[in-house]
Amino acid sequence: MKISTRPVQRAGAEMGRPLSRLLRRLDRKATLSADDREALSALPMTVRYLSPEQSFARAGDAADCCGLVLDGYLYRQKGTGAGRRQIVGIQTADDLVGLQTLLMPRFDHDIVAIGPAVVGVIPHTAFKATLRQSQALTECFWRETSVDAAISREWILNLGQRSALARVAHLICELVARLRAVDLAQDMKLSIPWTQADVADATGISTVHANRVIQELRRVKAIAWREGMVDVLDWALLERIGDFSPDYLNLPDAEGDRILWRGSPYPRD
Amino acid sequence: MKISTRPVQRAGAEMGRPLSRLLRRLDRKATLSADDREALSALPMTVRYLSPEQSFARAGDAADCCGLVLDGYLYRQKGTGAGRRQIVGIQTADDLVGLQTLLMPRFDHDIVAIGPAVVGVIPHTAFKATLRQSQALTECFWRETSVDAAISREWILNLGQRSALARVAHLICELVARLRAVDLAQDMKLSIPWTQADVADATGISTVHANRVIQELRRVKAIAWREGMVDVLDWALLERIGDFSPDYLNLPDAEGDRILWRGSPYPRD
DNA sequence: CGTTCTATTGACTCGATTCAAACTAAGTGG
DNA sequence: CCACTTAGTTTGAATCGAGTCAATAGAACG
Repeated sequence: MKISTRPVQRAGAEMGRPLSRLLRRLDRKATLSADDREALSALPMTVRYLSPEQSFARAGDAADCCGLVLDGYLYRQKGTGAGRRQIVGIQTADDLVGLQTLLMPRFDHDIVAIGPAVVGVIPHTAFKATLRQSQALTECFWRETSVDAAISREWILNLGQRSALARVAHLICELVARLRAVDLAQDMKLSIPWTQADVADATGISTVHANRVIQELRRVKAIAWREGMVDVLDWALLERIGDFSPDYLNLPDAEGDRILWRGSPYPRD
Repeated sequence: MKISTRPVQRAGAEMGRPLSRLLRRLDRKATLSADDREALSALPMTVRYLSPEQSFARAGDAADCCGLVLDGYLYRQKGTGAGRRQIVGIQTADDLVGLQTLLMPRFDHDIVAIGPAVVGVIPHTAFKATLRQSQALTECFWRETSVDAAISREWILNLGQRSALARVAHLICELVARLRAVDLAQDMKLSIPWTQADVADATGISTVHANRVIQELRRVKAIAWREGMVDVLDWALLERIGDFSPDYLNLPDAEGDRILWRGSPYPRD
C-alpha cells in the first residue's frame, strides 16, 4: 500500500482556509449571521494527516473531538461478530465526521481513511461552546446529522432491495452527486483510491462479484474504471441502472427545493 | 384488514399525559431544568388515531409537524423505482417520528401505521419556538436524531453482512431491547401486529424465506411466534444468532455508559 | 527481482428467490 | 349457520443470483 500524505484532490491554495468551505456549504441551507460566520471561522482546528487505512476513530472509543474532511475520503465501517465488514458511509471533502459524538459519548463505528486524507480536528469543548452561543449554528449541524440519517436510510433501501448491479451504480451516483455539490468531480470523473473490495463491502456483495458487476458497468459503457479513477461515461444510464434520484441527499439545488421529489410509489391508503 | 382504533398496549390511564413519558425518557440522557420540563409539557399536541396501513406521512410531502408515537407501531418505508419496498425503521411507543423535518422541508420516506396506532401531532411552529428557548432541549432532540442515525447504520450492517436467520433474530432483539427501555415487553413478549411480509421487507428477504427463517427460530426454541405476538423463549440464544449487542441503541443503562462497548473487530492500524 | 496488493477468471456450491398451490383463520353476506 | 372471500401462513419444486474456493495475471513497491 502506497504511503503518502500528499493531498489528492485539492491544490495548496484551496486548502488554505478550511472552514470557509464548510461555511459556504452550510450557508446554502441556512442564513447565518455575521456573528455566526465569525464564530465558526474562529473554531480551533488542528490538521491531521491520515495515511491510507489509518483510522480517525474506532468503534467504542470515547470521543472528545469531531472531524472535518479537508481532503481525500474516509469511510465509516462496522463489523459483525463473525468479522465481516460493512462500510456504512463514505465521507468526502467538506463532510463532518463523528458529529454524532457531540451527543453520544462513544463512537459506534470506525472511521478510516481510504487513501491519504487530511482531516481538521475540532475539540468538543470549543465546538460545544460555539454552538451554545448560536441557535442557528446548532440547527446547521443538527441538519447535517439529519441528512446523514437520510443517506443511511437510502443505503438500507439499496442493500435490502436492489440487485448487485444497481447497488454499485447507485453508490457511484451518490458519490458523484455529492462531490459535484462541493464543486469536485464537475467533469463526472471521481478520483477515489478505493479498491473493488471496498466497493464490495459498501454494497454488501463479495469482491469477486463486485469485479463482475464493475465489468458489466464498463461493458455497457456506463463508466470507465481504472484503479482509483471512476469516469462516468453515461450519467443517465448509470442513474437508471442504479435507480438513483438525488432527493435524499438534500442538496441545495438551484430550484430551491421545489417539488422535484420522487413521491412514494405506494398508493395513499 | 381489521379496522380498529383501540390502543393495543397501553391502558387508558397511561395514555393520559403523553408528553410525560417522553420527558422521562429524555431526562435519562440529559439534565433538564424545570423550565425545560415545563416548556416541553406545554407543547401543543393533537392526538391522531391511525388505522392499520394508514400513513402518517408520505415521501415527498411537505412537512409542518412531527409525531410522537403514543401507542402502537409505525414503520418507515422507502420504495425502489421497481416498486420494491424496504422498511428502514420501526418506531415504537415514545419514539418521535419525522423529527428530521424540523431541519429538512420534506419527508424522504413514508411513515405508516403497522396496526392501529396513536400518534401525538406536534406542529413545527410550536416545536421550533420551544426549542429556540432552550439549548438543552435542542440537544435532547438532536440526540434523538443521532441515535436514529446510529440505528440506521446497524441496519445497514445487518442487511449487508448477516445471514437471513441472523437478520431476523437481530430485528427481534432490537425491538425487544427498545421496548424494554420504555418499560414495555418486560416479560420478553412483544405484541406487534406485523405480518411475515413486514419482517421480510424489514430484513431484505422474501416472504417465503422469512417464513422459513421464523420456523427455524421456532425450531431451535429461540422464540415462539403466533400472529402478532413474538415471545422470546431464549434471549441469550437469540442474541447469539442475531449477533446482537445493544450498544448502538444508546440506551440509558444502569451502568452509566461504561466500557461495555463492543470495540471494533479490526486491529488498530 | 521478489513481494505484496489488486484485479480477473473459472468451476462449483449454496442461500435465497420465484412460482404455484394448499392450508388456515377470520370476516362477510345471504 | 354456512358458503364465500380475503389475508396470511405454509409447503414443494425449480431456478438463479451471488458466494466461495482456487488459480492466474498485473501492477506497484521496496
